[in-house]
Amino acid sequence: MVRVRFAPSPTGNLHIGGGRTALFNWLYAQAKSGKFILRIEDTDQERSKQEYVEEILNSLKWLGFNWDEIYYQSKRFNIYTEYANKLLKEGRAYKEKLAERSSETIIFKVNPGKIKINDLIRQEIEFDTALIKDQVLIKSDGTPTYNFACVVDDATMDITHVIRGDDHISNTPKQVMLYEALGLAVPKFAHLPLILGMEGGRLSKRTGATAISDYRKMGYLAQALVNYLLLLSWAPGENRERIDIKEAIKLFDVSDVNKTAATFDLKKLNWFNNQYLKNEDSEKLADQIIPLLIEKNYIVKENFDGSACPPSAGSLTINPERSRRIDRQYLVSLVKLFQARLSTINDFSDWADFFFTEDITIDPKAKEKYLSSDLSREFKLFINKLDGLDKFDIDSIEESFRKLVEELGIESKALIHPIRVAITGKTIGPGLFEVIYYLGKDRTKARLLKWIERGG
RNA sequence: GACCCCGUCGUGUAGCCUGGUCUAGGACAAGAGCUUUUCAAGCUCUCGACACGGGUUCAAAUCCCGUCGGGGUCACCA
Repeated sequence: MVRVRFAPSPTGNLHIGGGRTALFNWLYAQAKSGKFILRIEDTDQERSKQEYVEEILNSLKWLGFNWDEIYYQSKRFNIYTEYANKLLKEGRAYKEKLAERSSETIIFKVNPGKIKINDLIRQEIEFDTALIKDQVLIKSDGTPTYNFACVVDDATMDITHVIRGDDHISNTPKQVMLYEALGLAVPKFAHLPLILGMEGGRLSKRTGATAISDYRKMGYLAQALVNYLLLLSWAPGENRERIDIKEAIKLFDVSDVNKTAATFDLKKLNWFNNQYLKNEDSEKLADQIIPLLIEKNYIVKENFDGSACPPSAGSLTINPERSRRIDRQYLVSLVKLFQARLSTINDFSDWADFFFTEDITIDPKAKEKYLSSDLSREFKLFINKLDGLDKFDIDSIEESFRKLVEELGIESKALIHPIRVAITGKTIGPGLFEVIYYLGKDRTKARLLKWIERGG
């Protein structure tokens, strides 16, 4: 049975590169009906932090990569010592005091020779072990070094395929020597190309966000990020780009992964995000958006009796300024209005802010472009039209508007843009008649009147 | 520096293994246009690559060698 593992070290957040490594491991396990094992490499007591463990676990869950087993290296120190002693007994390792006052370390004796590895992605790679110096197995503080713990763990956890970043290629001969000395079965290796930042070199904070959780916070959909990551170094064929994870599982094989390092391109991620956002179920999207609106203080959730309740519960949302109640369905409708226009979920609260607050800010440039001439007469006439409506629905609003411009003998757009700016503060947004409908007659009128009074 | 990996449009890739169908395909980005009620979306079009040099061959993006370029690793960090 295929058993793969993802082995992050909790000395930082789960970053893009780690996320991709986890993805390919998880995907391979799914493709082969194997097991995906998570191993927390927390041997460095100084730098490892519990908060990072939690952050990594949460990011993995968010991405949808659930693990079958989880291990912590910090709980396995006795196992490493046991294996090190075995090597000591067999004369493959020796003890040495490297620093004056420190305790003894256990060091592996490297024999000169050639080590060949057969990488699933890169085929044969040969190393000359004469170039590798003796390796510390157990540090003076009694904890194992990375390469040693890694070998002992992969062997004892019955890992069949080690799929990791290609920055580990040069660790591989060191590890293979250890497997051989210990008489353990060597797993198959697959070294994934690295993900580079836009300026070449490592993906760094300078070149953009690196943590998976940052992308969650910025309003990216997990599916979109996964799809994008998947296409960095792998292609499903037939020029397909958007691919469902279930389908990817059917088509994926590690040996098909590319050898070339890929550059992370935020623009393409944005495109994927927009694609997924467009097709996402509006109700689900609304559920993701609600907490963001609460955070911005645009809405509050409360119980039926009007008392406040946590964001996850409750049934009604209200606008805190006006105590105006709206229901979830209303919010879903707004989401539908903006869905295809969003690049990230977070965009919603910026683009749709005028639905949640009366205190709209009018963009100065928009004002200059569309509201520099006096349109109070036209605005008043439009208000009259709205008042005269039997039915206040999108079609009727549009119909009355078209009639008005015809009567005035002006072009639709000569009035559409000014009205949009006056009631939304923006030059961009959904169709005007939909905006008016969802804003409601009263609020639309109020905003137009406010503009007229202000001395348009 | 040594060792290792990699090298197709700006980016990500298809093609490479099994040379000819490649005047290199499609995607994102960029530019232009259509639509029009702005933006987004959608549709149409344009720009744009086999790193270079040698071989092998009737024929090379594809096979071989070299050069150059990029990246990675050289810890009692993982």
